[in-house]
Amino acid sequence: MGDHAPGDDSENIDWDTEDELEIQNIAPSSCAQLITRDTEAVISNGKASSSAGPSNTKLVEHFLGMGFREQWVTKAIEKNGEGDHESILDTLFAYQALEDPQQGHNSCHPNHLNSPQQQQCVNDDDLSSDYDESLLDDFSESDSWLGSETEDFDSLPEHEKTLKYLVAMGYTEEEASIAMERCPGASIAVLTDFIGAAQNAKTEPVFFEDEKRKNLGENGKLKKRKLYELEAWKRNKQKGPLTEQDEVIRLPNPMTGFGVPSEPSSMVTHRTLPDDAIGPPFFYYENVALAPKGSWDTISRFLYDVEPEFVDSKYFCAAARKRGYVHNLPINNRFCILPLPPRTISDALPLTKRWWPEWDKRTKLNCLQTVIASAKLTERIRKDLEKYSDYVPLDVQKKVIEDCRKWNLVWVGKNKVAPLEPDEVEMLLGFPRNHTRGGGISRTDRYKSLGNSFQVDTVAYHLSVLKDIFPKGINMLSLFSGIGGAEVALHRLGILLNNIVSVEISEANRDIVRSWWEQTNQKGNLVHLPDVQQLNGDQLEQFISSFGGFDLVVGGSPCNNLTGSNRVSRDGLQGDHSSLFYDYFRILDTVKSIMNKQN
DNA sequence: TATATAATGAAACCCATG
DNA sequence: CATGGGTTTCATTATATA
Repeated sequence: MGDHAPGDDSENIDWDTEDELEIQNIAPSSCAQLITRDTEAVISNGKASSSAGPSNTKLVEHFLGMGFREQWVTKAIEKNGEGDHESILDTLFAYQALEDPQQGHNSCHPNHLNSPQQQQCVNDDDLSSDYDESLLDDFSESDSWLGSETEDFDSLPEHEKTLKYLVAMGYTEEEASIAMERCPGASIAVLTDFIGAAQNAKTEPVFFEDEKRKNLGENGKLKKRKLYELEAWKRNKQKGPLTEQDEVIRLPNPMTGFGVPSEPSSMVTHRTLPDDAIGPPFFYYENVALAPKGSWDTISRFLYDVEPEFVDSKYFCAAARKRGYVHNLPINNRFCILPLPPRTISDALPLTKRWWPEWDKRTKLNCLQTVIASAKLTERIRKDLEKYSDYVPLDVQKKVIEDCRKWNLVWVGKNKVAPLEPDEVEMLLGFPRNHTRGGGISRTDRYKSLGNSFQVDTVAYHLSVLKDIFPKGINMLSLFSGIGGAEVALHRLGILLNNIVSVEISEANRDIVRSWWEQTNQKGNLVHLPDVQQLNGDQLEQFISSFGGFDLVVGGSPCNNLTGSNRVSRDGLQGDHSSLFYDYFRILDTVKSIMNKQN
């Protein structure tokens, strides 16, 4: 949920450059190879056992040699176990880019991209064997070059800094210069990927195609084509020697998570959480279920290896909404908020019944999105249908149904279909009528805010177990609050909201929540902050000491770069917006450690 | 400037079939 | 087991309009 709107400043992004870099991001990357080669190919194994011993020092030094601070290294190893180098590196990159934003300033790339890109490249398990070994040696033997030289380093001009950085990482000056020339303004992560890809290009024809395209002048489609070819190539390659790459999270079918009230059959009442995952605080993370492959593996790995619960909200209301939830809540004795919402289109929108043709078999709406169909489309459909008085030919039926499903159209008159009204979307998502209305928000922005929100009944069902645990109310940290789905859910469960820290970038959304807060006569405190990236440990410590800790940390981080609806930048977790997931992790992890210290 | 409008596919999944 | 058809998807961007 949340109007994840670093997007608000994304107009400034140079998409041409970005496109340029897409290919390198996907390409077999240097860091993945470094790690795997150096540790005898510990790939995608989240459960490596940790054993104390001489290897520990070596391991620490290995990561110190990569320029990470010692405290991070120690913590990351502690968190992930010695054996799981991949996860350690994941954690380190997260710490590096998020706890120390300076790192990101080596480039004019959006700085929070640094960690995710590198993280992702570790995820890429394609490891071609013909990698330059010498690079490895240079890398692991290099001293902690960020240590004593830091001051000189900082005073250098930007591109010099980057160059030095790369050389310190073990690349030749020539490699670094070429990469910087080809990828102006790119982050270190991108540049290292580029060099890695260039080295692999000796055996990789697609890369030369890319060169050719650049000279010919290009259009985006061709670029994309190449990107997909490259991915296909990677997939094929993966199938070869690496067969045990099956640790991919699969979506359940039916998508009922640990159980939904309407389908009592598949109800699970018990699970075992990893020790690290157990609260306090409770946490609840949400995102789209149908994310690019590997996204949920990464999310789960960061969130203490908790298995995601995938639930389709069609079991709670009249619209589908396939989402994954990672949380450490109890899962027994859940209950629904009342009254139960209508669960079919005809119950939710009774006025449509009269016009609903019998050949439209839909009983549920598809996912409510952020944009609606054009008037032109509905008008075209009306004209198509008016040609026939009684019987509509099958092919016309098929075409109309296809559009209706794609755009969530409902029947509002003879031969007339229309998109849902904002207040109908509010109702379907479980918000009070007019929740997003007024306060100067435009109609288009209402659709956007609603489309980005939780389905309240679904979330409330999961959070319902908190009612008995916190009879006196709770303190909640709500990240990416959006229009306040979590707040509304808790309130409707009858759980008192004592202290709520709500972080939301969009002022319009903050106004909506503030207004709801006043209208529902809340007695607790509501603190609003704009930006999760600005929320640091000191502030968290203050909040925690002022009201004794958070009981619950909720957040649905941006899905823009994960959802299939995005034709332009479905870049996965390393995307401009979706990488804010790592801030959710960072903040949750900080809260956890502060609260553990107190006990 | 702010808001509304319309055009813009492909990844990843399901499932039946050979 | 592969494969091909069918279905769904918290959106972005350029342009028009007020």
